[in-house]
Amino acid sequence: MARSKSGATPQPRKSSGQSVSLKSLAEHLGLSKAAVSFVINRSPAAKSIPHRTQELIRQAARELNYRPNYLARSLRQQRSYTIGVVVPEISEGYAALVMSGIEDHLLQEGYFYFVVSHRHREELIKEYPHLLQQRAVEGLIAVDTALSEGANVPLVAVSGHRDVPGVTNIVLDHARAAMLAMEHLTKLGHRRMAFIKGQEFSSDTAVRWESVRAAAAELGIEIKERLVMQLEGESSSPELGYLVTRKLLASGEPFTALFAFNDISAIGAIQALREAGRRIPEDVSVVGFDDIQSAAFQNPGLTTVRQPLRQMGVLAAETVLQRINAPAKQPYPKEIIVEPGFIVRGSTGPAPQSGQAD
Amino acid sequence: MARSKSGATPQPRKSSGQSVSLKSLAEHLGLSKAAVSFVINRSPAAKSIPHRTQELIRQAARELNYRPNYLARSLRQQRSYTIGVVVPEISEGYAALVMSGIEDHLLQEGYFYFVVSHRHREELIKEYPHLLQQRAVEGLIAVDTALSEGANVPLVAVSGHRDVPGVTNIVLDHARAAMLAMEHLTKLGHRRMAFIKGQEFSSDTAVRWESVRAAAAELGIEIKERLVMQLEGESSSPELGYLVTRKLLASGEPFTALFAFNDISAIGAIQALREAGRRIPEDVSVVGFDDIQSAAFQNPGLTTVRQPLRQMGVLAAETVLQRINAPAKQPYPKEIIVEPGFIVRGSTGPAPQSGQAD
DNA sequence: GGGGAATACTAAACCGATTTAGTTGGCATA
DNA sequence: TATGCCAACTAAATCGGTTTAGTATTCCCC
Repeated sequence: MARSKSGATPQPRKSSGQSVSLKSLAEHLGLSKAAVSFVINRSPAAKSIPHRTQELIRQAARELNYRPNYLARSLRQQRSYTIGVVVPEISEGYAALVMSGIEDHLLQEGYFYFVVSHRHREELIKEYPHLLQQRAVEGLIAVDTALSEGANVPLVAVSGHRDVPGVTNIVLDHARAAMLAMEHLTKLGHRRMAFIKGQEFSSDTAVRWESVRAAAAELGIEIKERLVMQLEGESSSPELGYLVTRKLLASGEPFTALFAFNDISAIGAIQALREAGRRIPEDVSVVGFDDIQSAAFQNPGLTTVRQPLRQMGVLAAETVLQRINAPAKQPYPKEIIVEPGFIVRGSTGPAPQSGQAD
Repeated sequence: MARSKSGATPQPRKSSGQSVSLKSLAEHLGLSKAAVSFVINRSPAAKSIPHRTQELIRQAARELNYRPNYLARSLRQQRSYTIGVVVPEISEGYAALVMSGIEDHLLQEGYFYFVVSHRHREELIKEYPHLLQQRAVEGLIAVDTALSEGANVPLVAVSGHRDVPGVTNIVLDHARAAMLAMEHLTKLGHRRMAFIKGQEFSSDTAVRWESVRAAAAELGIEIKERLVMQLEGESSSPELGYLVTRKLLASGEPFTALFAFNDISAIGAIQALREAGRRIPEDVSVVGFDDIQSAAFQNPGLTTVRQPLRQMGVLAAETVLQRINAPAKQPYPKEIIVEPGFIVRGSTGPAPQSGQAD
């Protein structure tokens, strides 16, 4: 890294050195701050101000490029028009998609948001909500994060379910998600299925696994303990899925299909399977979970349970704003369930004729 | 989507209904707001206050869980400890990685940040910097975005180069980046290379293409016009690379290597090549650019020019904070150049013996 | 011509901190 | 005894808006 050129400090904007304040605008107009404020904000008090004057005020505001200072406004109104968003890691496909939905809706509604990522560090998970509230956020959205305490502001959790009072949980219909995947594999003739469970810390791990077991039971599929693996480690690279799949292969237990906890681990699993000489999907079918962007980018494309992540983000934003703008004692939804989709791509196919798999 | 349960409104926190203000804390202690403020902020004025009293103040603050209101503080100090970050799209691997670096450094230094994404819409690119400044950000970071105007606050652009006064540009050493890729391919015996240029709107397109041409000239590689394609469309899916590669194949012009504008288009290109029966890397070697997460997740892994995106984010954050905290008339760096890396994975290999290609 | 209402505003309080400019009381020194 | 100085604070201004509570003027109607 090197510096090549350097320049002078930025010059002040066209109009003047400082930006225009309400006071200076009012003085310029020969009116009081109050009158100007009424008109600018179209407050009901402005109705006694003649249209002519209103026009003058608005025009001057436009010409001087007056922009009210949000800090001052927020302080007085006790409204910051700001939301706090807590995610495990920004650069992960999962959180990024949810955030994209959140941002879309919030900005549309005139809100801004702070993002913080905790990378699964307990002390940050505990501290960040406080810091955000100190920054006067009006609501919190936690993505894939199990917050330990409630908050003094409306809190919406996306896949973070824990029964904390004051929280609205946005959760996937896991039973249906598991059923979609298992049915797909079953119809393709698979019976010997391997599974990769999520890490202990992931808020989805337990409920998703329960749903898988229920679906398997209903479909009459037996789950062999030796074909059940669990991700370990905090990173979000396919490496984790790769390692765990190597163990799976080493066990020698035959299987023709693998249902991974998420797309990332499925991608790692595919790598391990290929290295072991298994073709996808001819020898082993692989199903992921989430449908992050990279899932479609795989060769072959990854068959996966689709969480409507972007939509969940929008829903979270909508819900948190609704709760903020609802009368204080109004009841709020404790749970909002969204439906999964199932995206069939090239990583699954008919089960091989028996005798092929291991 | 369905609501299943609902609950009562969140209860106030343990200690009391409202959060503690400086005033109430001072009253509780029988002291003035000023005294308490001095001690809490360890301001120089606190030196005349005896240690005993300081202890009492700090203890009370802890017990009542006093947290100063940032809005009030910011308004008075004219410092918001907030940065604005402008990106094209949050859920893209490129921006996400840069943001991850930005976030890391900013939070470490006690700053928060607002993120806005413009999705290449001109009016948003123009308006968002104003909105952010209205929110009193102390600095701006623009990622892969060519802002049309300067700002009244320090502005750092990551890969957004345009010579606007007041801007520090963080740019890749494109000459070296192109040379790394071209040398790699040349050493593997490739001579007939195809290229995918970036979209017109992308701030990197022009300079990167110039660098490729320069590198080709230096290495004695001839660039055939019919083997040069350009991405079109605003989406950031591999689809764009896929379509353009189909055109490339349709042209009938033989080639053994493809250097794509970025990893996303390289992934799409691989898909198109495979569909046309070309094996990667046996028939065609493919090189991407950026090294986003999905690049490593491909099968085979994508050989690519690595932009140190996370580090560029950290650098951007460092630079913007330095500029904020530097004396006003201090000169600032206009350009900071970072060095690319080159990551060899499975998508490149020796050029096939002549007669194979096409 | 006096009362009431509407019109067109303004003065001042307020939000919750920080910060400047004092004030008070005690002690030492001239 | 007055003078200055230090320690230990406090009162009030300030940041830039919003909002409440008025005020002055005009008009209308009886």
